[in-house]
Amino acid sequence: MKKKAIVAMSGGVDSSVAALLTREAGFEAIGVTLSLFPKKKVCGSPDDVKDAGSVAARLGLPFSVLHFEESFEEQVIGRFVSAYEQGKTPNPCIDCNRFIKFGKLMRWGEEMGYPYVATGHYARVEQNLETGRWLLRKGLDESKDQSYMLYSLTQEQLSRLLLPLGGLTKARVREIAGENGFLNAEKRDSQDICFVPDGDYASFIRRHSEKDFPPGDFVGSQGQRYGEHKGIIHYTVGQRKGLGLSFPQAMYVQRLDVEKNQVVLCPQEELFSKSLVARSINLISQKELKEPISVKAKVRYRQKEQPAEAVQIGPGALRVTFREPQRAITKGQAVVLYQGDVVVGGGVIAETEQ
RNA sequence: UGGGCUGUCGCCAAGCGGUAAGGCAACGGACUUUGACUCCGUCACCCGUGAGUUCGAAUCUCGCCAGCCCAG
Repeated sequence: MKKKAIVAMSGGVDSSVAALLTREAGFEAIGVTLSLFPKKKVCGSPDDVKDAGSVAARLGLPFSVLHFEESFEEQVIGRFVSAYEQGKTPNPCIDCNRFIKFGKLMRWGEEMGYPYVATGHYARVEQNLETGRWLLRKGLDESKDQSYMLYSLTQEQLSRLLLPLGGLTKARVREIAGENGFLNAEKRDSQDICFVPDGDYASFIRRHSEKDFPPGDFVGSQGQRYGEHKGIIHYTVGQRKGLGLSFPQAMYVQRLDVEKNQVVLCPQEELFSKSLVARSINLISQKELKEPISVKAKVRYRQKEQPAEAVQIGPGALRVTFREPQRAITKGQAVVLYQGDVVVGGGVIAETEQ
C-alpha cells in the first residue's frame, strides 16, 4: 500500500514542484492550502488558492483548503505581537512552521490517515542509521537554504517530513515547473511577513495589541537625549533607517529599553557582541550537548554561519560564544547551530553578552 | 547702541571669480518565506535678500534682513 502524504501548497512554485515530486516518489498525495488570515492577501488568498488548486488539478491530486485561521492567530500572530510588546524581534515564519505547518497540519494529517507532510522548503531530512536520529541538513542550493526556519522540528516531526526540493536548485525547480506547464513557474519569490502584506507591521501590532506604544526618547549610550521616537515597536536592534535623526555618522539602534520606553542609539562599532544565551532550544543531531562543541552559528536568516562554540547551560538553554564578535545580535531572533550542513539545533536569543 | 563673526538641500558641511563635493535624513528599487543590515538610484537650474563690478560670481563691492559673540 502506498504511503500517504499531504502536500502543503501555498500557490507558489516551490510547493507546486514539491507536490509533483512527492507524487513521483510514489506517495499517494493530496494537496492542501492553509487559509491563515483570510481577510488579507496572504497564504490562502483567493489567488494563491486558485494557483495551488490549479496545479493540484493538473497533477490529478485531491485538493482542499484548511481553515487554520484560529490557530494561526493564537500561535503565530499572538506570539508575534507579544514579542514586540517585550521589545524583542520575533521571527513569525519559524513559529508558523513549528506550530502550524508541522504542528496543526501534521496532526490533522495523522487523523486523516496521512502521516507524511511534504513542503517546498529547501532543506533535507535524513535518518542517521547508526544513531537512529533524524537529521536536518541544509538544502543543496545554499543560496536558498531554509534549514534555519526549520530548526525547531522534533524527531517525531522530522520523521514524517518530506522535503523533495532539498537536493534541487531554485533554477531547476522553476525549470521543472515550466516543463510541467505550471502557471506559477515564473511567479516571484515570496517576501515580507505574509500577514502584514503592506509591510506596516507597527500598525498591525497596534491593531492586535491591548497595549499602547507611546512616543519616547532616543538616547545615546551615555544617556544623552537625541530626540523622540514613534513608539518602541517601530524599532529593532541594528536598525538604521527610519530614525528620522541626522548625525555626522550613521547611527543604529543598540537596544530597546521597554521599562524606560527608550531606544538606545550607537554608531556601527558599538553594535557587536561576542556571545549570547538562547532559550527554548531544540536539539536535532544530538539529544543534548554534554560538553562544549564547536559549531557554525547563524544569528539571523540569510547570514553566513559564523564559527562559534556552543555549550548547554540548562535543560532548555545554551550559550553560544562566537570567535568574532557579531553585529546586532537581536533578542527574539533564532540562533541556529550547524556542523557542516547538518543542523545541530537552535533556540531563541534571550540575552546578548559583551 | 557700538565692535566682530556668520547666513550653501530637512540637518551637518565643502567651495574663496569660471559655471553647486560629501555625510546624515528622506524617497524609490534590488535582495528576502521574519524584523533588520547591505547594495543601487533619486534628492539645491541654485548658494539670506536687493543692487553693482565682471565676458562670467555662491565666491568681489555696497545696502538691507536674520542669527551668534564681545562690549556696555
